Amino acid sequence: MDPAYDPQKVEARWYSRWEEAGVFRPELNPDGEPFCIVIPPPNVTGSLHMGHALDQTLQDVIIRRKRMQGYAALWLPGTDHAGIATQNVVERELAAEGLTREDLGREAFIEQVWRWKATSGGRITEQIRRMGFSTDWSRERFTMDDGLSHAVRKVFVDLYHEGLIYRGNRIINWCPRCRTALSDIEVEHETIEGRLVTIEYPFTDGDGGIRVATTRPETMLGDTGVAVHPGDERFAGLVGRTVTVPLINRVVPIVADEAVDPEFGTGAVKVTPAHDPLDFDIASRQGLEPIAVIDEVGVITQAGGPYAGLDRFDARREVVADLERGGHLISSEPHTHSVGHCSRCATPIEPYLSLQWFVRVGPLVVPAIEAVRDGTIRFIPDRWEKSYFHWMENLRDWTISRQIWWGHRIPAWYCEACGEVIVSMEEPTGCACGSTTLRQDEDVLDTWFSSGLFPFSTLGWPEDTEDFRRFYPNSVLVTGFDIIYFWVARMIKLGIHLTGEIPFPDVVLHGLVRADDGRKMSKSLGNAIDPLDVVERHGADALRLSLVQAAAQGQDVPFQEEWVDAARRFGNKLWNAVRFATEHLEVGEVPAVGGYPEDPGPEARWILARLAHSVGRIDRMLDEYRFSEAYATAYNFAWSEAFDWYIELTKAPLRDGDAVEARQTLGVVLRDILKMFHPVMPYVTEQLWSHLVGDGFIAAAAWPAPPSLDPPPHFEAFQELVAGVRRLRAEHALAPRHPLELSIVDPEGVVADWWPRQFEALASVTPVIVNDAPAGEHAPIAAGPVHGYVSLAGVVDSEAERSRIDKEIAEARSNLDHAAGKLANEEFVAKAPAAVVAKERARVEQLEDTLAELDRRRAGLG
RNA sequence: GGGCGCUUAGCUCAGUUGGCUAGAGCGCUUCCCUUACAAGGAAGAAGUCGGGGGUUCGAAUCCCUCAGCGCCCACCA
Repeated sequence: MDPAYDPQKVEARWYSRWEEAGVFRPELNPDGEPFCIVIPPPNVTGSLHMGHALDQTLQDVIIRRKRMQGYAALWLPGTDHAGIATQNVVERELAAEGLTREDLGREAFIEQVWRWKATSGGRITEQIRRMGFSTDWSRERFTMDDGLSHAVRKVFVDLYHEGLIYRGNRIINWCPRCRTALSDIEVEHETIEGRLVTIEYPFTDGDGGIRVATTRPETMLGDTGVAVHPGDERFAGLVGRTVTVPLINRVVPIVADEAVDPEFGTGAVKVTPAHDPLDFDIASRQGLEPIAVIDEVGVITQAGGPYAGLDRFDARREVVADLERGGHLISSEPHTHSVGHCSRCATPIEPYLSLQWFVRVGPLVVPAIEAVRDGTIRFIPDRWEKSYFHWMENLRDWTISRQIWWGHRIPAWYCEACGEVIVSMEEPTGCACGSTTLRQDEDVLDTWFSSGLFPFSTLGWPEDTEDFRRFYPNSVLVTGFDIIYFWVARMIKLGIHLTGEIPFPDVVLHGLVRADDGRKMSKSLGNAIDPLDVVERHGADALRLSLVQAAAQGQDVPFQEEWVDAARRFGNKLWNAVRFATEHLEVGEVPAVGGYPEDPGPEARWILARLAHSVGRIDRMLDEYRFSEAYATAYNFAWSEAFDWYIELTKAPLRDGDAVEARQTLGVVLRDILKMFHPVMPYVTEQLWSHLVGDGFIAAAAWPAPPSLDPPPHFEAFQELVAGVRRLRAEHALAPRHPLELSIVDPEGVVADWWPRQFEALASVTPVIVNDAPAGEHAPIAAGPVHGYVSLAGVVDSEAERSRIDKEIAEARSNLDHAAGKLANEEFVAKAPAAVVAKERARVEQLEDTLAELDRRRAGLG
């Protein structure tokens, strides 16, 4: 073995071997209980970012452990076609050649996107491999695959026939740059400093007028009414009269509608049915006609009269200027309000009246809420359930049609002759009216429509496949909280409705990775760190461990490269621990499972008891998805107990040649440490497994199951004595091996009988068992029931020793006061649990003992 | 306008049914190149757990309140 751990060298060699051996396939454990995670599919356009690295590391930790526990574990990988995002990327490439997608035409453009996907789309899957993620590539899926496309089409057709998908003319969110409709959640609201403009619309039949307030004065070009609240006395006599909309001189009625808030602005609202959802509702109740004055690219239409051809924001300025010139502008005041922006390109959204397809969500929502409410599905951490409920309860119908080309084309055909709408799986040959002139809907579906089917469409649904039967419902979903509404909620709604079962019982939600400036890591902010760069510097194992350590349940994860560096050093520590072991053990000597000593002596018993305790804790925590706590436990066990103490304890026996038990124990303990770290650090543990065990893959080995043992009594006393001697040397500036004499009073015979030579090995002292405190100057080292005394004759500056003891006395006294105070409190004794009281009593006893000893020594020093 | 999260060592953060003598990594101080590891070892300094109030035998942990920071949702035109 190399003396130093080289992540790059180690990580180059295992992935293809795992893959070739079929380790990542559930068939590895054919008789195991199924366990399945479906990956949140990254965009084909994308490259791996820190958020993926975190998300997928957590999934790999889960799946690798389950695999080791004998489950038929499947982690199904896939990618998402990401309609708008991907189309934008390819369009940008075309633009560089001076071309638009229209220049190519639909078919050629789509071919171009597929070509692009074939060459660039594989990058993300390569990166997933580099990270060591154990996905089953034989089952890889893409949302535009034949199978998944078939599922999408079937769902559309079925929901249409159930009346849950419909087509309608409504106000939707429109991005004038992407030139497509968007759903409500694809709109990001941003608080903007705008202006609230008050305009007076003169009465048609007399003097004066009615004042309306608006933040979007340009929309007045499309006004077809003015509305007031029916109960608003200020306007009581005005309802039914007409006003003339300035600039375009349209005569429109004043109507009364409940939707108007009398408190806002002037209490009267201009009604622009074609460009505002609220106005659209009012208009449909009041019989007002919509007039579209802004077109699909955000330019004023012919209906906008003299403003036709102007961009919407230029038109706003012109309209206000003209209103002012005409004396119609009453005021213009600063006004902060929130404005929707396209989540893909940040262009301000235009509410736009158009014919779109919608999913009627009402009937889907009810069971989806119920499943979470009754605990069939649980969110971890559960605080997200509340916002899930709130969001679901206020959902509006989902706009699913997109006016782009890259995606699942809507399976609807329109008869040119009679206008009949035909929705079907296969392209219809003709219409019932006899015509064969059919035209397919031009639109494609929202990308999230297909991702919403991912937990089952990837397993072969709607066919009744073996995978679907085995792995649906999935076992757990792991994803970021930012995607609950986009994805999680839709999988739940669609999953329950279409399959009759919940898609997964557990939803584990982690936070966002934040950069060291505390902000969300993102390309656009320029603070993103490429995980692959970090992997190059420190290795995938180190990055993975550092992310797991930092990912406290559901909290955001601050990324700091020092953590990765520390994780890499842990890898080095593991490396060298195994290297030490292999200097004493033969390959083949350490079995892949079991092999624990039958009736271990004290050292072995101690570390095995600690091992069993740690594995138990880790299991409990991982079962509860408390990744960072589980691996803090594993890390501390490995480093602070196994390496710092146990390896040191094996050195004397190994050297002295009576090492049967030490060899055996060292082997199984290190083997189990490798196993517990394998889910997080797959590469280095696999490499070290090959050196230590050399039998099969650790990736396919059984999860640790050490026997539960009682720890030997008073091991802590031994540790304290060793530490005490070391401290004494340090504080008196003595060399680490400066000879000292340690006398031990050990009435129960629990320490010194076991480890005389270990004191020599770990503390460089030779202990002498005595019955009473020795005479002469010595330093007391109290350790519970055992007392140690280090002779100070001629070696120690008694002044320094006095101050050391004074310090210890002060500390002991303060602790004693605190504990004694508790016990003096009758209510504490009466009400606290017996175990807590007993613990406190023992503590007081020990402290009194210690203090008496310290006092005696202090007096002895003069 | 609603809802949520955060505030703990110099820095970044852990700390699930209240029992903590409050932890980790990095940084800092002292000593040590001891044949697994100097990417290391040993020892150490360092915190009124944001402020105030309350519940309790006992609060970093539960309740109220104030302050600062951050996030999500929302058709007040």
